[in-house]
Amino acid sequence: MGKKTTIYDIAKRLNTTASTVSRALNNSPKISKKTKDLVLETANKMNYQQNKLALALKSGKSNNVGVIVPRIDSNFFASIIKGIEENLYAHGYRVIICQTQNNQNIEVEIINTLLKAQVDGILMSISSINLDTKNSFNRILQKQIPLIFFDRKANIKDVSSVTINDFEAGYMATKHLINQGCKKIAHLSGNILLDIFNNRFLGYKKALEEEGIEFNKAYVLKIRSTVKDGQNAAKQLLKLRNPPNGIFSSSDYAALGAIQEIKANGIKIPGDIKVVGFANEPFTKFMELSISTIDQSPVEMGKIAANVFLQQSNNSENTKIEKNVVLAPKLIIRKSSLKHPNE
Amino acid sequence: MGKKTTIYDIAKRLNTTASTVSRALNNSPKISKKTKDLVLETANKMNYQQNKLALALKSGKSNNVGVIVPRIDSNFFASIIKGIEENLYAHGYRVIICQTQNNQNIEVEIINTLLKAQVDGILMSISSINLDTKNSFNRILQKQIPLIFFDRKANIKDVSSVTINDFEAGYMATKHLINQGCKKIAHLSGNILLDIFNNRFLGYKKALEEEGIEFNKAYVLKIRSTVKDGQNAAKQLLKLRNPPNGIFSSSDYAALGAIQEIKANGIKIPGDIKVVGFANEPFTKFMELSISTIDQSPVEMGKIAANVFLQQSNNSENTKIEKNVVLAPKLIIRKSSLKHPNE
DNA sequence: CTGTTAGCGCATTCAG
DNA sequence: CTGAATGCGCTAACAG
Repeated sequence: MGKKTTIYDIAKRLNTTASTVSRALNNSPKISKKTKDLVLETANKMNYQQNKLALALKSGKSNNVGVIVPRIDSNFFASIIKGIEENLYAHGYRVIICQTQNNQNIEVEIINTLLKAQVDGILMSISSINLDTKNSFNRILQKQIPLIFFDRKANIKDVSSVTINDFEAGYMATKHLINQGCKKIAHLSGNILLDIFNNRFLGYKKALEEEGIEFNKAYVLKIRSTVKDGQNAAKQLLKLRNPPNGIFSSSDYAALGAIQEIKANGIKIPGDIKVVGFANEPFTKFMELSISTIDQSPVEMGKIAANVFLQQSNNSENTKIEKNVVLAPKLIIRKSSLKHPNE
Repeated sequence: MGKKTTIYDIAKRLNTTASTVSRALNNSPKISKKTKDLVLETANKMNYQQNKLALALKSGKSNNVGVIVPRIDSNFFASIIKGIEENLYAHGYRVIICQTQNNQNIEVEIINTLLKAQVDGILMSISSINLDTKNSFNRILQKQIPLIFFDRKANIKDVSSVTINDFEAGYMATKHLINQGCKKIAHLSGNILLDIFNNRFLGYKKALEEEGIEFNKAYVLKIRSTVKDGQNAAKQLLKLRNPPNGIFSSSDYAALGAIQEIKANGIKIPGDIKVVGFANEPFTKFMELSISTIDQSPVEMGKIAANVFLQQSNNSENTKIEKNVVLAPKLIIRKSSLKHPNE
């Protein structure tokens, strides 16, 4: 009952051998229809289920891929995972999810664990970039295991990635604010060591330049992507002698915090200050004062990342094909940044 | 380079045998410190990493558990998974995530796949309940693999579960609406075949009874948990000769849809109609008109489900300990259901 | 078409 | 304390 039936058990019952059973089960051409049917029937009767572990050990292919994200309980990452999972599931792969909680030690540890588990590939959004993590990446590559970055990438030769054009996104968002009449635009940024935040910042800067608006260092704050940090940032900005009339936040959560703080001070949005967030988290759409934001097509991003992985694993020895897919960001204009017709 | 180093490779280099290497690596007591250190050192030098697949095949323990949910991109399920993942990761388990998309065929197929992958346990929130799925559950139990339900459970002997008291939740929500002055309370329900929805409905009914409010069948609508369905439901309710002045929705998304529709009709919330949702999705808190809801402590639910699994897998043969943890729901009162002081 | 043998990588029993 | 042999469940090469 508790014991699992193996192909040997089936063979014994049929007075034949494991190979024959294996062949029958695997639809081998060199087997008679008669024995095949017989095997299939008794296998079914005995409730046989193939042990994929044995197969994995034999073939060197586990059919598992590891997916590493900072956290899973944000719509952005959950949606990416959804895209990856749905695409790879259809191709016979299972997805092992791991969270780093933005902790680099955990990140390194997770990579080791996945490697030991013999995953066939690793898809990840990096949390940190330093010597330890780079070593881990090299370890993956040495083992010839496909490594694909999505969203938060490290710049490593021969490693493919799927990202959005964050520079463009920052540029679009800022340009939009300018078009809505803002001249004094603040930027809530993140960990500048990560490309995504740096590129958004550079896009922001470029838009200012183009419009001949002088860059003001006091308008750029590096914060975490939380409501709390957004509130504090707004507090700080409002204290300035010359507070901004537009805010481009690299995070929807921070944008929300800023909006709350600003309104608590009796300042009107979008009347006095216009705000654009980032990521198109569901709440930005649902709010009374809906929040303008940048959509990153996370589900599609996940699907593409999965596709890149599939391509690479089929390329056998030729893993050295670096493919960098860059998706176009979409500016979603909502109430928080909209100029009043009379303005 | 691409070839992985095994304990045999290490043994060869050291002119010893795999057993010795294995013992050294596993910190066996019967080995001299000298050889142990030597092995450890060269293992390190050769970049050795244990192949967990071989270990799993040998030991019959994969250290993987399967987690099955309808979908991953809802904060509720993502948070449960977060709780499970964090708890089990610390105990050496990896988590394989699967989505059923509320499709029973996929659900059955996923269970088979996980069984073949030799998972050490399955934690799931069921999507459907019928003969096929029941068969699958039995297959799991026959193999002596711990099965734990969370949130959406099936009533099966010997199977543990972690849920919230949905009856109590429905009761609390409805009672609250009554306390806020509502006498005509509608209920947006879901698939009544699932206990969670049925229990919420029963709690709703009980609260009405207790207050001597007559049950009105026209006030109960069975819909899906989407914004769209919530809008349609509200449309239908508003058309009634005697429309409700309170709505208890079994879904935050449906509650949101209803609120949008009601407001679009110029009807005031909470003035004319008060609304309570379910699940405490992030947006309910962030909205201008924040939505009252029921919190289900999803992260804790996931952690507890993981704990129940751990207990069961340690109980060796004694898997027959059914444990049904029922968490207390928390009513979160926000603006959408609040009586005005003058009311 | 079917049976025999070997090996994937590891831990473990039994000898020594 | 260390070495040799065995098996976890499966497939594939080889032999018949």
